[in-house]
Amino acid sequence: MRKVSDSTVRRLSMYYRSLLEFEKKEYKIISSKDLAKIERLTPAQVRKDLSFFGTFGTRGLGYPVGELKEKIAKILGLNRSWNVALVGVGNVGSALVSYKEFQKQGFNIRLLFDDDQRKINKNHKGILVSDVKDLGKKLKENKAEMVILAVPAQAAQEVADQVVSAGVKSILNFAPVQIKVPNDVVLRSVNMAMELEHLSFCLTNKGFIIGS
Amino acid sequence: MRKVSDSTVRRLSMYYRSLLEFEKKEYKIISSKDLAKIERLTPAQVRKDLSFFGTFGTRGLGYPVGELKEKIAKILGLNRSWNVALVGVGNVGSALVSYKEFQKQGFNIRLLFDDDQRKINKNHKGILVSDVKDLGKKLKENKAEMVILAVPAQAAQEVADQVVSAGVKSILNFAPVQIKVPNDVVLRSVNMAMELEHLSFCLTNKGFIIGS
DNA sequence: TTATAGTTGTGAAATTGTTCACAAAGTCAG
DNA sequence: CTGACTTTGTGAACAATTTCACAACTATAA
Repeated sequence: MRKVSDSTVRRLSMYYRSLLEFEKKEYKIISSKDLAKIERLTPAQVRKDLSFFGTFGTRGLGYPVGELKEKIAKILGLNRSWNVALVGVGNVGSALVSYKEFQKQGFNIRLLFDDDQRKINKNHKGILVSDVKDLGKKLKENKAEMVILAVPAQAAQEVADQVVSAGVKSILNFAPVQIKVPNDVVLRSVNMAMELEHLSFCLTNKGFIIGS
Repeated sequence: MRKVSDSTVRRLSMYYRSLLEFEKKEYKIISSKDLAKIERLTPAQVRKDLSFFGTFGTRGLGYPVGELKEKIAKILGLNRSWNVALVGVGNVGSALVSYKEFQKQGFNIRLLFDDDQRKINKNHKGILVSDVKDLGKKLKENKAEMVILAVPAQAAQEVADQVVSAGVKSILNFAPVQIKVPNDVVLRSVNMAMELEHLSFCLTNKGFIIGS
């Protein structure tokens, strides 16, 4: 298998979501053209993306909805459940715990951590909040596979280091800082301010930026 | 000015954040090498990104921290405040209202909307929640410039349409669906499940995907 | 003043990602 | 079974982005 670009993986997620919709509507077959239309892509792009992973379609016909959905689920690792821990039960962390999409896709948040004594050892939406002091120990004990960081910027790197020490190989960071992890650890960051800044950039420079 | 890529804008946000840090540490001058190291980029990339917008540095020396920060702020439209409305005061919406980074950068959330009678006309963190029925009217009245969508997936497109009708030209969408807007409206989407899916993809395919 | 070391700004080269175009393979009606 | 039509899978062309490499410029020390 060749190296797959981030964009391809992102689009795979989009296809997966679309396929769930098509399945709900009881479509049996779907063409790259239809799939592309929904996501505002080109049919060629859809076919190219899929072709990285094998041949799933039938020439002259299209792709079988259910089967393709299953194949993509397998590629994305959604045909199983994941043991997720979340550090930082503040506003963002709290929202993520309640985020229904996560459960639906098999991302089970089963461990919560915070450093606030008022939260520790209390239930939060059915899950016990542990002291972040026990982070490493509990991550190992419970075999956490992914950690979501929803801590303040200044704490992010330190917590990340502990997570890495505990042997966890993937981190989703919501703190608005660039954190550093070893090469064998997968890190993705979501920075919501950055997205608003992108909007303000576009509004500010509208009409000014002309196509190359 | 040539067309600027999304990646460049994203990196500009990163530089801005780094420069704030360097300013706090009272650095006066910074080289593309230093800036690159923090963000794990190459110095050439930093220079290329900046060169799209002008020449800010001094050969042999580097970039003046404060001045470059101000220039980037202006490019990103951060040298002013923005009037932001948020639709959907659920878990995610609620977290975003409290998100301190937004205030800091001049993104002021001053209007909240929901369709839940229990929330309407009540205060939420100091802001009155309005009925989403009045969305269009109030967006116009208050000259909202950006709208954050934190509504359920099935409501997202409909709300987006109303936002567009009200003349708002930029939307930040947190609903896990692909929404459609006219060409003159800027749309960015944050899909948190997609980020976890990216992690699960990487874990699932680790070692298997070899560099091209 | 001159040599040395450092750093920017930028065309050109290399790399990566997207779109095109078409052969191959399938459907379906008659 | 044949012929018209549809759609996939993919090498090749094209486009975008990143990296390289170096001239131009600055500071500094002797």
